[in-house]
Amino acid sequence: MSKRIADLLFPNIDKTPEFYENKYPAREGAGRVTRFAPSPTGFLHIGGLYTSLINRLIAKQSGGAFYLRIEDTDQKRLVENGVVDIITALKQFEVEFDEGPYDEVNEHGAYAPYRQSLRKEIYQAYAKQLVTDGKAYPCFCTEEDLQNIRAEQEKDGSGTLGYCGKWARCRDLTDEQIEAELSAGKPFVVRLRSEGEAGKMREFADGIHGAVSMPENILDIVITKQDGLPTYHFAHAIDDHLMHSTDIIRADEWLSSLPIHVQLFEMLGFNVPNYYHLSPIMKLDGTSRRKLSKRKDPEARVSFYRETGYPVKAVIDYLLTICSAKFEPWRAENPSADSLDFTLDLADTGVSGAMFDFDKLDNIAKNVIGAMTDDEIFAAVLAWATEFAPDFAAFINSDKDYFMRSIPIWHEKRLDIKKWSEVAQLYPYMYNKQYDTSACEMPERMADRKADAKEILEMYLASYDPAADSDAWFANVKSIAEQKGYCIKMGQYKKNPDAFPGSVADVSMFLRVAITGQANTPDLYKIIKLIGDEEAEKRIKNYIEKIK
RNA sequence: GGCCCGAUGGUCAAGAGGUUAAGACACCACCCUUUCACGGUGGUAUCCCGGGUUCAAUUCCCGGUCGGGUCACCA
Repeated sequence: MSKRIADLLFPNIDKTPEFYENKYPAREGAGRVTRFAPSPTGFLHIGGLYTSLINRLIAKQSGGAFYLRIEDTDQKRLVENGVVDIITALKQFEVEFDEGPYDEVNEHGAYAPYRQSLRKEIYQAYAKQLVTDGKAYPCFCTEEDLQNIRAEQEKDGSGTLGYCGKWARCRDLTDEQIEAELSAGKPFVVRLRSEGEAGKMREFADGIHGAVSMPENILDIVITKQDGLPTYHFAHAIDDHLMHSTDIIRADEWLSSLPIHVQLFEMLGFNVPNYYHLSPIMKLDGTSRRKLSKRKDPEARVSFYRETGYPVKAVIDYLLTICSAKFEPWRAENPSADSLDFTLDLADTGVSGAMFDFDKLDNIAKNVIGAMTDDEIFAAVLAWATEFAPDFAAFINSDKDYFMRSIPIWHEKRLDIKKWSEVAQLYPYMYNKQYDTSACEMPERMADRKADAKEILEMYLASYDPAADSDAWFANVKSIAEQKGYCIKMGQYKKNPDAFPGSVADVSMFLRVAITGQANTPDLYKIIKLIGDEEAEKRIKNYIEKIK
């Protein structure tokens, strides 16, 4: 192989690897350099958020750098606005970059460009050098050729599969043959001339799995595709070298290509970075577990959490909880600390792939919301509703004071809400001023006491004192109970329920259902004071009507 | 199928050659209580299977089973 062939293959490439080595010098400082490198193929997956969060954490806690690199070498899969979608989604979850694209065209950072489609000449300069050095060669095999090779290999039964050894037909083409193919205008890919030895095992270091023993790569993998763009493997080696990534933290699915990547780094003369392969987030599907699927599982999309209104902090905390068992105790000791201040040791990361657990997320979310102030909640609910529930937003805006006053009713000393979509849904009697309770049924145990219900509600209306405070109000409820012969001491009632026609709890329940339409609510007195005496009275009257 | 990774309650998991095998979520009971929620107390439930090493194995080793990943000119 020769310089001449290399020139023929890449006639327009005049830069050498040395040029780029000089252009992109090593970074200052000893911090760790990490990156998130997604393909802009649509929405952000929860696993992508997970990975980026961890990368961000590692860079930040070491005083290093974290950058975004767009892997857009597959022209077929590109999606319009794919880059902006990713950046926006990440930003919504507080993942920000030190370097990388801002939007579809602009970017910042000393190692630009950060879009692989813009780095074509860089990859080609290295590919050209590899060809010159005899470490790579052009391959003219068609898809059909490849299929035939595969078919023969399967028949042959030797167990080898793929473009390698004697099957690699273009590996030993002479310069003359190559020139002939080229002048015939045949398209080509460039393949690495693998130096791996068949069957030879080797240990590869992984910061999460430890030493992983795998066979050396013997495949002559494609490094440059027919369209001149690099494959993932090649771009990874070139970019992470030139951008000086120190730690490659990525999804588990890459573990099996580690031999290829290490080989690439070594043949290119690069230092091999530290690798960490993160376990995927799983889903329990019936009795089997599988990876969260974009198509089947709404929770796979990061946008799902915003739409349903989980607080961003809850999602972040949940992801970190999955990531390291040390996070929860840390959070317990530092309840209000920024999640990014957690010091993560990748060695503590689980190796088996956590099942996504909504119960746990909900629990974290409840506590996050519980710790918020009423003002913060007001802002968060309004922001959520404005984007995802315009009717509810209009309601809030129509009477901000009313909504503000309602928050402590369900927030004070309570953990009722896990996500903002539950607010209007859980308390229709507060947030729907035309709410009609008359169709709502009493709990089953009280359903046959219609006469009592009617009478009690009428007694209540007759004795209602708008000026009464909470205690006086409840004293009145008790007195109604007493007049009806209902037990007013719950302890006593529970010991001997058959001795009474009912209890104060039942009286309260008649009122609760008449006023709210529900059997379970926060403090009734507060609700009445929020919706107003008149509204409460109106609902009770309607309810009495219905009882007939 | 080849190669790789993994397996501790329902879920997330700590853990060490000898432990009453942590903790969190969920669940259940009780207390508190006008419902629910909150809070409190207590509870049910786990080391995948078979060999080997050892005085001793859930822990180390080897098999198996099961689950996951990967075998592209996709990333």
